[in-house]
Amino acid sequence: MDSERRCENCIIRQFNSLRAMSKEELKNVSSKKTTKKIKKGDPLFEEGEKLKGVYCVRDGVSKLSKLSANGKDQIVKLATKGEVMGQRSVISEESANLSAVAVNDMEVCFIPKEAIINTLHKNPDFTFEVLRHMAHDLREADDVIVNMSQKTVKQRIAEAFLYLKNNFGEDTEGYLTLTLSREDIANVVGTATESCIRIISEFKKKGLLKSSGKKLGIADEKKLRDLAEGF
Amino acid sequence: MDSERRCENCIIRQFNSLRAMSKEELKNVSSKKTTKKIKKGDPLFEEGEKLKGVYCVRDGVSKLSKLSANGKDQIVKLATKGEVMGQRSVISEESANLSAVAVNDMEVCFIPKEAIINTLHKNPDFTFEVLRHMAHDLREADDVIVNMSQKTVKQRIAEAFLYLKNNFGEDTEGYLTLTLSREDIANVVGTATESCIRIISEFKKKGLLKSSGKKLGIADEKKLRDLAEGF
DNA sequence: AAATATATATGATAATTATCAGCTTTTACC
DNA sequence: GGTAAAAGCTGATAATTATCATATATATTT
Repeated sequence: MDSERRCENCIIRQFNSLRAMSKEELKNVSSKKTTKKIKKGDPLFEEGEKLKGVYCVRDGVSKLSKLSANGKDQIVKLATKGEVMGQRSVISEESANLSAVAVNDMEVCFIPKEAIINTLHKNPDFTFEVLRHMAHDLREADDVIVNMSQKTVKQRIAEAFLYLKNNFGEDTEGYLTLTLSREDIANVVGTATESCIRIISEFKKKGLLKSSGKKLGIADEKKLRDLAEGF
Repeated sequence: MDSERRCENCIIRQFNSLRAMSKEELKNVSSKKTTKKIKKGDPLFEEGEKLKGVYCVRDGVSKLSKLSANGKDQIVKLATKGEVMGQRSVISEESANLSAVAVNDMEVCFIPKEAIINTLHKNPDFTFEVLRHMAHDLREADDVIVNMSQKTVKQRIAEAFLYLKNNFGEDTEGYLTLTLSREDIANVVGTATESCIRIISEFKKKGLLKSSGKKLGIADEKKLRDLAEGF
């Protein structure tokens, strides 16, 4: 096993709660974890499933979504490099509330729940670190609730693009690194795919967004931000 | 100091994470806490404020809301007996993301953050218990996001009434124990007050809701549930 | 390279929801 | 108990958004 494959030496760990684990604990996690490659479009886990562990993202992006009664998927979160998925279900010992599907090719580490739960009961630093991350997620979720219920679809789409830029970056020509389908954007924003397409076209005409092939980019960040804020 | 005023003997504690504290820790909390009475309509804390501790609700209900850019309040959560408010801000050492206002007369215990943070770093059982609660809150928040973005205003209002019944109960005649103003209901659901009033009137005409004076009650739970689920 | 599927696009229309205005009832306060 | 203020209500209208239909472009498969 090459050294990069051992949790102790994994750089990604620095960005999540695993950095609060002791050397011993990490060695234990490392000995139990398995690395998986997930193809674009394939699921990591499904809503309702009992998770046997958590997934730590090494590379790629996953969408966490929930199927609503009207048959539409609502994307609640996009998880990227360094993020841990499935923690909540493991902690509360409930079945998963969301489905996780790979948005592009992914590499993830699967860590069996025993290795996590054990440490949660013994290492207060680790538990506190997980708690801090969850507190942050909860704050973000509250903000999303407010946006979803108080902003128009246009504002939410503008915000989504700003979010994509801030969280996944852009290339040298100013195009977003993460390319989502119009349908996925619609599912993040909670609107009909047609409405989403229409508004993106409008934004392009107005010079707020730009496109090249299937890539999309932000053309006028200030205007986009103003629109998102309601000016 | 009478015994009921000591955390060790407080029944309410059984419903929140403080039950995982040791006797010593509880005694410490008890010696540092203060009890406050909050009048209906008065704030406990405001969005943006740095909280010096958490509030444990002994009696009454508080609405946790955030002001959106368009000037409307979005109510994100209603906290009742046994719930602890302000934990998130204290844990992540950020200023409060939400404002807390008393919906009716309240009695709360204020626990300075030192007493909490200290225990969080020393007692893994307590930390884990707080974590479990937060995991639960996060799951609920995700569900709210899905409802907000995928359900119609009618469905969300139907859901709000079912929520009020399940969480705050009803009297012997089937009227809701917690009476919210139409404006507050609108702010929970994320709609205009007029729309909310109109739909409540419609629900009364259709026999889904009933009213007596300013009290509201559920008249046909099954139909209301079907409506909320989209049938 | 043709055939098929999938994603993007656009128009027409219907449904939902917000806004504005005016009105009545209830509540709070001097 | 009277008056002001807040809450509740209703109608008319405008704005937003969804839905359905259809067309075109792009990607995938054979």
